[in-house]
Amino acid sequence: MVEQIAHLDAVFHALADPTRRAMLGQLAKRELTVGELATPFSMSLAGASKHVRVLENAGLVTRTIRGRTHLCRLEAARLAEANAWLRRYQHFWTAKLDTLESLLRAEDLAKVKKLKE
Amino acid sequence: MVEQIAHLDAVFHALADPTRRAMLGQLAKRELTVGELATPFSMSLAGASKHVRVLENAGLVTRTIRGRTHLCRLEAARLAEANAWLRRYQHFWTAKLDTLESLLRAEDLAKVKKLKE
DNA sequence: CCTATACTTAACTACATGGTTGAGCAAATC
DNA sequence: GATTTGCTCAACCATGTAGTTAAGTATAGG
Repeated sequence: MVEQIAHLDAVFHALADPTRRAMLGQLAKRELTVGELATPFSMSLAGASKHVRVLENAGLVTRTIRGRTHLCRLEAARLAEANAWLRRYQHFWTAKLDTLESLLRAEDLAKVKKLKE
Repeated sequence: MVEQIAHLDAVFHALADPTRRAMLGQLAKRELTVGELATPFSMSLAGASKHVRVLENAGLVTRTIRGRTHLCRLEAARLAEANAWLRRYQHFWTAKLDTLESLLRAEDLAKVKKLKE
């Protein structure tokens, strides 16, 4: 629980770079090697490799070494943590979603509860 | 649209620091002056002031100067942008929320659409 | 076996960040 | 009017970040 605080530091820092966000966008479609992740960017392979490392250290990506290629896969658990943090502020930016929530509560409280846990 | 990319850089970077996240947590309860924001932390006022500045530059906080005090208010629009970005990955970390969505769609698509816009 | 491929690591540069102290300034207060 | 208060700004330091190139390692393929 307390560890999540440190997680959030690393996760938000990893997300603060457009190259890394783009990499995650690619990984959302399919698993990719470090080389494949690097190609879209005008950057050395070593540079891209460092970005992958940051994503990995943040727990956003896991790596499977197969032969000489490193296959990267999106790991969404930490994104969920970040989202959970943001959710605490959700009512600040939209009364509409509050309405949606209350609508849900009104319709079937038990069903929603089951979905949440 | 494209500007939001730069927004995200600043917003995620601002959120990557635990002091700043804590400040936002305080501002979620009530508006606070820079001094009030600074007191919980073992840090000089100038240091805290720099954190406030980062939050302000990211658009997460607005400042109202009244006399010699600077009142800070949480500005959630940019948090919403960050949340919107994370939402694109939501189905990766929970099939349960997907179910919630489809449940909504099944129940009243038109109503939900209205709520979203 | 030799070479090309897919990476990582190390060393380096340039700049940003998080913190400090000290000075400055404008508004409250005495 | 003098002083305290609330804050910013500037200068500085240590560390971190994003990028580079060059070298090293290990696998795949001729």
